Amino acid sequence: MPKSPDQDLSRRERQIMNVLYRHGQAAVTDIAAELPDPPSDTAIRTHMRILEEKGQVKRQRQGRRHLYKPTMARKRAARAALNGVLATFFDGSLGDAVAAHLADPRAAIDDDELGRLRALVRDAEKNRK
Amino acid sequence: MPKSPDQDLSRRERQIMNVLYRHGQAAVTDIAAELPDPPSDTAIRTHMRILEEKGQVKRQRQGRRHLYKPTMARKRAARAALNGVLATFFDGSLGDAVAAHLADPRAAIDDDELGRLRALVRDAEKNRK
DNA sequence: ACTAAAGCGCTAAAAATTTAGCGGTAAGGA
DNA sequence: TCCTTACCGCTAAATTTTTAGCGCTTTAGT
Repeated sequence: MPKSPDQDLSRRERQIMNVLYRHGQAAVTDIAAELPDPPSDTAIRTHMRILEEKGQVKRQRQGRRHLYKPTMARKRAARAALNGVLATFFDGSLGDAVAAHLADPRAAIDDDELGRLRALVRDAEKNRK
Repeated sequence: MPKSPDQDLSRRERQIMNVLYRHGQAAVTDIAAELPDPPSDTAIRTHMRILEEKGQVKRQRQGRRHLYKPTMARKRAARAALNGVLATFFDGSLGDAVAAHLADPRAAIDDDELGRLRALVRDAEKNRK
């Protein structure tokens, strides 16, 4: 069980990885467009090289440019990130997190989403027995 | 609506804030015990001073030492953190996140937790109508 | 009252992060 | 073909982060 690689990334590196996880993959220009206070493309390229050395991203030529994508599968990174937030802010409890989210008016949960949650819980209970 | 202050923190600073959110409050020694590759207490004190200048923490004397706690309420920080993870890894969908968590064998959801989830969904549906 | 131990802030050095300049290469249009 | 444009990596400078040394203050025990 590998530790959360989160700890090994600097602030900018994490920002970049988040862009990659949101988009699946991206070129340097795309990344620049998503970063807060975006630095020069050249600067980002340096980060990409380092992230590649760290084994965090892999690159692929597409035409005359390079597309980058995370090495770790999104699902796995997602579970790690979620577990981290749960541990830090919700005492490890999914229920606490769901409660907080449902109670947040800005979350704007619609009926479909709610129905889906109910189905998820039902199925989980079924599999339990 | 203030931006996620997350972006303004360095790696160590975030590690420290996470300890404070997990514990509610902590002294320098407590923090050191929780950090990966802990530096000297002195080094941590420097971080605390900077975090205080940034308005991230407030301090309070207790006996002969200082206790630090986050300025932003845990609930609010929690919502921001959760929303961030949802946006980056779950397309903003709470359902996706819950599904992933329930499907993770390592999550070890027990019957109580599941029952609680069901109650949460039911109440949310009730309030909806 | 005296001493030892624990905790503190100031200060500055060391290390890592972050940034961009420069020159080169390949592609596409005139 | 020639020129312009878009991208790239190498390299090194600027800035931020991270760390700890040092001397002072307070507390608690003897």
